[in-house]
Parts: sequence; C-alpha cells; structure tokens
Amino acid sequence: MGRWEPDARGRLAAAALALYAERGYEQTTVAEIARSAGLTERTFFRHYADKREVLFAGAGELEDLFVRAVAGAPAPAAPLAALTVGLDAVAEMFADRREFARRRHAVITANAELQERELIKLASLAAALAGALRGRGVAEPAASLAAEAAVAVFKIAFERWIAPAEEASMQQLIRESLTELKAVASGA
Amino acid sequence: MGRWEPDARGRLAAAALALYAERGYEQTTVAEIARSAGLTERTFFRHYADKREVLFAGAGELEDLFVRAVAGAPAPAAPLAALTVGLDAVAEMFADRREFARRRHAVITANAELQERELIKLASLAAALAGALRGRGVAEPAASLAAEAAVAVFKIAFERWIAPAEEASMQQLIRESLTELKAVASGA
DNA sequence: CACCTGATGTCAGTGTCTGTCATCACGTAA
DNA sequence: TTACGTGATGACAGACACTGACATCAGGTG
Repeated sequence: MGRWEPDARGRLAAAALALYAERGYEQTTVAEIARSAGLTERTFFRHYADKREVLFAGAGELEDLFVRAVAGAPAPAAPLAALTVGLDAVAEMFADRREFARRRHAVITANAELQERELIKLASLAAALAGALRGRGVAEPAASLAAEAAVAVFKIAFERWIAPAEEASMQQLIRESLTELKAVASGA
Repeated sequence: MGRWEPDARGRLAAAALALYAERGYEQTTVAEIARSAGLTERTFFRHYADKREVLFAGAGELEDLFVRAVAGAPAPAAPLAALTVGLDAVAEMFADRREFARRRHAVITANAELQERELIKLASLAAALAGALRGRGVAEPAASLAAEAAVAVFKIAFERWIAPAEEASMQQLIRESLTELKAVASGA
C-alpha cells in the first residue's frame, strides 16, 4: 500500500457532505471535516479553495458536458434546439445519481452561502453556453438570453426531478419545462 | 447637534464603495472602512451583516418596487405583460443613477464573492416575482420560468445600459431585450 | 546510494464575524 | 432637578476561515 490512504479528495468530499447533512454547514468546522477524513485542516485547503467548494467539484464536468453537446449539435439547429441537445446530455448524466443529488441539494438549500456558490456555478454555465452559441454564429444578446433561458429550464426541471414524490425522468421534466418556456415567451 | 454624526449607515456605504473602487474589495479591511467613516469595526457589523452586504442595501427597494408593479398590473395581462410593467418601473427608478450604477458594478464584476452576492439578490428577486405572478393566477412552473426570464432580460439590459459607450435609455434597452427573448424562445 | 518529487503535517499569522459588557448623551417621569 | 431607561457606540476577547513558510517522508530515478 501507498504512503497515504488513496483518494484524499474524495474522502474529504464525502466527509463534508455527511457532516453538513448531519449537523448543518455552519455548525461544521473544516478541522472536523479533515479529521473525519483522516487529514489535517491545511490539507483540506490544498484540495478545495474554501469550505463551500468541496460540494461543487462536479460543476466543471457538468459545464464541459453541456457545452460540448451544444457545440456539437447539428449545424442548422436554432439556438434553443442546440441547447436542447445539451439539456438531453445533462439529463442522461444525472439519471443514476438521483439520491445523491437529493442529499446534496438538501444541504445547499439549507444554507444561503452554499446557494450563493451554486448560483455562481450556474452563472458560469450560462456564460459558457452563451459562448458556445456565439461559436455557432448566434449574435448577442440572443446568445446570452437563450443561454440564461436554458439554465432556467435546467434549474426548474432539476428541482422537480428531486422533489420527494417525483418519479418522472429528468429528460421528461426538461421537455416539459422547455414547452412551458416557449408558451410563456410567446404568450405576451 | 446629536451625540453622533448622522447617517452612520450611509457613511459606511460610501466609504466602502470608495475604498473597494480604489484598492479592491479583498485589499480593503472592514476596520479601514469603519475608520474612514469615523466608526469602529464592531459598529460596521451592527449596520451590515457582512463585508459584502454594504454594497447591496438597495436590493430590497428594487425588489419591492418590481414586485408591487407586477402585482398592480392590469388584470387581464399575460405573465410577460405584467412583468413588463415591472421592468418599466425599474427602468424609471434607475434612470438618474447611471454613473453610480457604473461605479458599483465595476467593483462587483472585479470580485467573485461580490458577484455571488449579486446573484443571490437576483434569485431572491426572481422568487418574489414568481410569487407575484402566482398571486395573479399564473400556475407553476410557468410563473417561475417567466420570472427567471424577466430577470435575465433585466440583467442583460442593465449590462448594456452601463456599457461605456451606451447612450440609449434603460427602458429602450429593456424593450429590445424583451423582443430578443420572444424571438429566441419562439425560434426553436 | 544520493537526489528529487509530491502529498502531507506543523506552526504562526491575518482578517471576518460574534458575544458580552461598558459608556454616555438624550428623553422622560417623579 | 434628579433618577432612570434607551439606543447607538466603543472596547475586548474569542472562534473560525484561510494563507504562507518550512519540515517531513515514502517512493521513483539516476
């Protein structure tokens, strides 16, 4: 065996989620997370920029997947059609992580600081999507507006998907939200 | 004259904006802001919950104005039409604060923590607007989607409004963004 | 065997934010 | 006038997030 236990990053993330869920984000110190993972506080900050970031390690992958799918959508597709290709790819990625998503989201919605971090990740996603659309020849401000709308669709579908009683697939919920958006935007 | 200089809150906000603009948000300590306003660090935290909030005192008023305008829109109006009434009210409120908005926005865009706070204020605004729409009989998820779309329109119009060369009125830019949104949403 | 590398530990320090108590001008009532 | 309450502030101690600097040590490499 190696000099250290493997996957320090993953152990820190798991310990953090467990402690945040058990006693709340504010009531958990970084030293406790590190100790729970068999490491020191200083090592925590070598793996994650701050106490919140430990919950958002997957945000980069989500953004990459979404952006690549949009960039690779069939050429003649309109902005919202290209974004729909990305939304479908994202839905597939989430499919088998519903319980994890529920636990993580419960922790985030219980704390304002964590919500702030989630929002800036979504804003980063929207900016990246707008960039992908511009790469497809979409002009501003249409690119940014379409990207913001797509993120809103994702956010609302996601919240429905993790609702306690919900059983519909994320892809189904995304399609429904998209339909609603089109109806709302054309209805005034 | 009173025992203390008047308007401690306002003096703190002015000192903070000036210092954040001059040397950057992270390079400014709360103790410096307080001293610049003739107060102590402890008093700063009695007026503002944290170092960021001092830049967002007006967010509550913006939300109140926006929500009241939407709630008071003519009864038969569709969701996006009611939101447009609110957007017009907001545009009027901003009209004579363009330079202040530019300075404040420059500080915020220069720092990720401040952007996070701005995003959660916009999310709070979107939630309040969705509530106002539900109060008008709009069902979910249409209410939330329409509210998110309206906030996106506001955000994009605002950014154009404070762009260096821009001279168009905020109302004009909001109308243009709304038109773009409708075109994008119906174009796929 | 000597050396380098990379992940970790240790320690000291800064800054944000909170709890607690003291201070003191002002208003009010006896 | 005097005693008392009130509210904004100051003073102080402390918890905790986060950073910089240096030490440690197993494993790979020459």
